[in-house]
Amino acid sequence: MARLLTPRATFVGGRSMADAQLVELLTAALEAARQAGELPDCDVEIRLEQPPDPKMGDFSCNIAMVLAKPAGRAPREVARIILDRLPECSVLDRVEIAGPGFINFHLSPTWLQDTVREVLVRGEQYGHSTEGEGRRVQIEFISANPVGPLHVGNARGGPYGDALASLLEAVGYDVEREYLVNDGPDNTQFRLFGASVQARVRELLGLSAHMPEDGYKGDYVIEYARRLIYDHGDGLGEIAEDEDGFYEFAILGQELVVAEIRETCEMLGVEFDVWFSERELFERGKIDAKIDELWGRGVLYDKDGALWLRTTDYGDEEDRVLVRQSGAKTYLMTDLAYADNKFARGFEHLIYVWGPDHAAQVPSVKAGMAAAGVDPEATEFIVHQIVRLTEGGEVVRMSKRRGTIVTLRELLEDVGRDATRFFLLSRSIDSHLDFDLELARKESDENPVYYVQYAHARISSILREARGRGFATDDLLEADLSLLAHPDELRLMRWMADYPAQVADAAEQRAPHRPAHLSRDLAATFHQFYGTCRVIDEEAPELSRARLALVGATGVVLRNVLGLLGVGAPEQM
RNA sequence: GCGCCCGUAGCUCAGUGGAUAAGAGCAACGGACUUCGGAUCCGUAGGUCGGGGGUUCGAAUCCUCCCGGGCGCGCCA
Repeated sequence: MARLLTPRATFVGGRSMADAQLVELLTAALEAARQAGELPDCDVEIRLEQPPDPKMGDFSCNIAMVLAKPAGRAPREVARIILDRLPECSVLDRVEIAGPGFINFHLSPTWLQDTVREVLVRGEQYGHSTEGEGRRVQIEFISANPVGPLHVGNARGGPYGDALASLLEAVGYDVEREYLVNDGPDNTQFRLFGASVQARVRELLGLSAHMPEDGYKGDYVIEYARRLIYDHGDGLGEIAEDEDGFYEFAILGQELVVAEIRETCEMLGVEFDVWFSERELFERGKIDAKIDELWGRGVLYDKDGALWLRTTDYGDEEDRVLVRQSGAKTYLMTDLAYADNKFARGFEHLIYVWGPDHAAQVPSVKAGMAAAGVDPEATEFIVHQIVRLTEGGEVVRMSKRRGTIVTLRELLEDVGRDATRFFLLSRSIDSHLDFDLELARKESDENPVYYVQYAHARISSILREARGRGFATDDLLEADLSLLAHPDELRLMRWMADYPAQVADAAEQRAPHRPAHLSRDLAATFHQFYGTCRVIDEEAPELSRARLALVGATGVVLRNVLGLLGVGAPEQM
């Protein structure tokens, strides 16, 4: 997978202020040690993390262990060298060497309290960074063939692509979401769909009909046929039953299909910036132009009446056909022309999110792009694994006939947008996903999405209650945050301080399931705080104000993390 | 046959080469409300990280072989 992001050491925006400060201190110490000849001159990534136990400090760095080998010294010895060169800093309470060679930083409590302030000031921008420097990235996802409604099988790519786009936006990229409508004249499946629609239309008109052997025989095609007759009249029966006729019907049907898909995406909360028509590539002559260019590169040859691309020269197992004997172009051909079009629109990096059924074509598309002169680093292919629906531990076979869920729309109508998105996003994209319908329907503590949303509703409720009892909630920044010293308060603040780094990591790893886990974790941390720390207490107004600031900040971060997922943060439930 | 993905607690899954301590949720068991939302919290129990070998100061994580499961392998997309 191409590395889009630079190493974290060079990047400050995604860190809390304390985190960034420590990196500066460490960089200075390393530099000093190098100049003194105590450490070798080599590139290292300074990475700070939270130790497993707060007693070990607020931040921990493994740099001494990383440098042990090149320095030819024991890790703890390296740590000592770095420590001796570490500049003085007011934020540092104490620094110690621990375990095999970790450098642990204990910070003065004010830095955590500053985090609360930072969250309140930055609001929905908290956790965001500028590392992407506005570079233009495009994510193409779902892009199901326009031959029927979106299926549960396509469902995973939607929330994934959308949430990944949000993550990349959060770290400063300029991201566009795109859906490719495969309505090209040479798309065999699309023509087959057209022939199927025509057969249904003719049946309804009482004419002779020829449903193709491997045609689209689902009932929904009959619905399309009915709509088309209603919209266009009996004249549809006069369209010839030949290739041109099939395509004509495909285009007619496609308008209905795409409208339906758009509606489903809207229900899912996915908004595409561009719906790109493959047909336009053909109509604007982009395909033929691409073929000419490839001839010029010397990567094409004719064989068996077809036109082949020498992908084997670029790592593929066998050469691939670009133009079939019939003269029709293959998907690879249009993919290459389409990629040109994307780069011409100014994107520096292209991300393709594909279903598991497309996994096998990744190597040939990569090789094809290399043959066409595309920088391999500029494209990235992410293949997600399948989704199974389960209910009460049993796998639900998706079947129209049995009345079980088939379409994404039905799933959304059953469990709602928030549960659909949260469940689909909560697993690593590399893993198969079992979607437990029964659990997703539950409005109880067993359902993780309600657990997280409940935390937000509770926060809203506390703030409402506080206002009702005469506390102002619009001047939280003026609270005396130094009063926040309870272990559960510190834990909550520490969690929020780490959040920007977590977002940066999730974006770098293309892992929207991490914010899903983070949201659960933040909710739990908050609930725990709530259990031990009474927020509203008229007897202690100053402490109440400080805690209201902490609660408000938690609400901000919870909204932000749910925002990455596209899951709602309700004020009440 | 070849390729990709997975195998971690009863179930569903996190885990980015690091800490005498492999984590969540659900399920099970035992506790906690005169007060801010109990859709909550606290605790107990539950593991040969599929198995063998290797690399490393250090491996659930990297390499390799084997076992088990999923998906894919068209001049369809």
